[in-house]
Amino acid sequence: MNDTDRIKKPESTIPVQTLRRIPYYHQILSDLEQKGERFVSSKYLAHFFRVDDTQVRKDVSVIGYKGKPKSGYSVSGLKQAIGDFLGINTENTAILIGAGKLGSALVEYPGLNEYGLKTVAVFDKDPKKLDRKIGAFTVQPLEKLAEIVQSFDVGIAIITVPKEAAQAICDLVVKQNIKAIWNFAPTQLSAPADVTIRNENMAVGLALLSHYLKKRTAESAIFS
Amino acid sequence: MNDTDRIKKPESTIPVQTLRRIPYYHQILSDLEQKGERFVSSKYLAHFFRVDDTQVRKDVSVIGYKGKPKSGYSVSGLKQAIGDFLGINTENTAILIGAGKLGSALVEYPGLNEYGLKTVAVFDKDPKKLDRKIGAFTVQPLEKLAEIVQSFDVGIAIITVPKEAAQAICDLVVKQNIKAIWNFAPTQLSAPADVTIRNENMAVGLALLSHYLKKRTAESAIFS
DNA sequence: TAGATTGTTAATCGATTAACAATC
DNA sequence: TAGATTGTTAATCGATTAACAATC
Repeated sequence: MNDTDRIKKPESTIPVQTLRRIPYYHQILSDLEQKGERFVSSKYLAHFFRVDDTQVRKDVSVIGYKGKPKSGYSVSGLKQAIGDFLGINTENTAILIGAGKLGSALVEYPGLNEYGLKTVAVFDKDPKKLDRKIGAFTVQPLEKLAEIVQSFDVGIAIITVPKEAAQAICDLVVKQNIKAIWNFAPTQLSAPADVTIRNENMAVGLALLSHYLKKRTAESAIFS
Repeated sequence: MNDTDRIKKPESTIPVQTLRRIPYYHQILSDLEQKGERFVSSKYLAHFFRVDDTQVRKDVSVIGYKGKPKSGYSVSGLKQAIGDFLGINTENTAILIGAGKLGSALVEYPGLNEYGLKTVAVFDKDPKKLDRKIGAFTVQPLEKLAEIVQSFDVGIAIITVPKEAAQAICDLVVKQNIKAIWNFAPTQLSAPADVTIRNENMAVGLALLSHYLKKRTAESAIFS
């Protein structure tokens, strides 16, 4: 191996398609656990994604978990391993900005604490919404943001403001040194490269569904 | 070409990665249109996805749109072409089942009509929620479902019930001959192969974000 | 033990990028 | 015209499947 080769090699990256599937495995395993299943085969897991079972075994090996020949994977063991891998077994502290309908729904969405998310405060810039109650939270003004981010060591900002306001909120949040943004506003946000943005654009899902509906071909739509 | 070759060939399928990007193009083009931009280059569009501009030109050719050398693509023209391709320029009729927080937020989410979705009714099985108002809709009992699906020729069912109830609702909807399901319950639904299911599982987004946060590597996270 | 299922290397398939001609 | 940008074919890269040995 020469120098050029060494430089090119990145630190064993995880295939992006694998990373997309992993959260779904977790969900399927939760369902199985609830049903009382103890073991699951790669073949069973594969059918949800319409891929070969070999692919599932590759994905599992990326996570660093080992199955048992003949019996398969331990449901609880693999679920735990994926949780560790994704970092959802440890708590992530979040704030939510935008106390509208969607923001309220999210704050009370029960799934989120299951995935290690702990919301610590809700903000809105509209003075009329201040002091209102959203779930267990009192809506706070944006001026309080810096203080709260620091005292709670907030890692994730959830943006549920209208799209016109989203970029300004994003900038504000980045200034507070938050490195993960969960964006529900239907617009593309700009942020420095070290900030991770997850766009949860509902219109995208609808568009894909509409396309499949138009074509009336179901295949591959389940995991798109 | 022999018979075996002919049989293998499918009817010019659209690359799945292209299909994933197309709705985002539409969103970016909307933003540009609002800013008054008339033309856009493949290079500009490419940077959002961190792919080569060649890829964007390939995607556009799949849609069947033509750009102009030197000036690029017409923002409004390409947006229109994508809208036609996705089927969002024509109206899709939907019902929503599950009149909880998330259901209410969705019904009033302004982006949805922009994408051609027309909700015609809201259902819930909880008698306490009946006759309540959700946006412009009165919550109706599930018994009315069949009647309304038929009279409005409903194409899409939006499921926002708790995950325990989701499969039963899915079955009910499939029985009404609805071929597209937009599922917000955090569970994997089973349906015949000709039914398209789009899972909008928020926990998946959170899991991915959590993983990136753990690693503090931002690359590739914007479009994941 | 025999059979089922995992784990891994090699082969194939599909998606992305490189190269370059066409054109406004 | 010269330069920028599209459109398309060929080369590369990455993801999936095939083949098969290991093991419970």
